[in-house]
Amino acid sequence: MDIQLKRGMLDVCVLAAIKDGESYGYKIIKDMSPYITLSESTLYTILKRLENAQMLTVRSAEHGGRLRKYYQITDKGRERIEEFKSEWREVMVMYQFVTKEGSERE
Amino acid sequence: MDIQLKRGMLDVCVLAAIKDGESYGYKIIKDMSPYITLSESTLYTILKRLENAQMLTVRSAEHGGRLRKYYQITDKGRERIEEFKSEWREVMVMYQFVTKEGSERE
DNA sequence: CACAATACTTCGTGATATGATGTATTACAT
DNA sequence: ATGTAATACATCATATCACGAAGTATTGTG
Repeated sequence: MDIQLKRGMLDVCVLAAIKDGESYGYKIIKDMSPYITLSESTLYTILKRLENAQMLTVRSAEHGGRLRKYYQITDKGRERIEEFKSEWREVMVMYQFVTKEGSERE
Repeated sequence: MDIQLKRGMLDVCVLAAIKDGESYGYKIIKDMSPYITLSESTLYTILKRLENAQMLTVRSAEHGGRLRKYYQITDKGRERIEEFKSEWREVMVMYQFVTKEGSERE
């Protein structure tokens, strides 16, 4: 799908992917893949951005000899999801503007 | 609203604004303003982009001593709107991913 | 005469999705 | 044992794009 259309949704999708319990990069991609495809480079960029914005916290833990980074959503991250839901109303206004039939000539 | 969320919709909104008859820059902004706010610089950038993509054509005409550029949608532009509508299904999948309640723990 | 409204243009900036590429380990098939 | 896929994370360069700022020029209007 169109890259531009995904923008603004990806961050929130990642937050949504960890909102029911901590997860790690690779698993997030797998969990999301039936719904949203995003590359690894994109995901780790987003995770870094969300960390800087304090919407999630990270802890490193050993797992099977390998080091994994587990991400937990913060209150600020949950607020972001709620904010997104309000903004969605405006998105729908735009969508309706596009799809509405021009019944009469202006 | 969040800039990123608008991306991918603005182009189609502009196409939608001229789909029922030709219009010009200033009028497009006024027509859209109740639904979508976008600055002049953004609009003219978009119009140029859509022209390059052959989704609209332009004709210059004098109007009250001033030169106006009138934009008409092309078949390709209408196709773009239809394409957007199909892509919207994927957008809704993303939206539902964000808003769905985590009823059970994974 | 000053100022708002109309109408279009150009430039620089910041945000950001992605491919390419790299590192390192584990699991599995040949 | 050897190669290959899967797991897991990171960095860099690139292209796209919305926007503010600033500019040009004309037509009303107080």
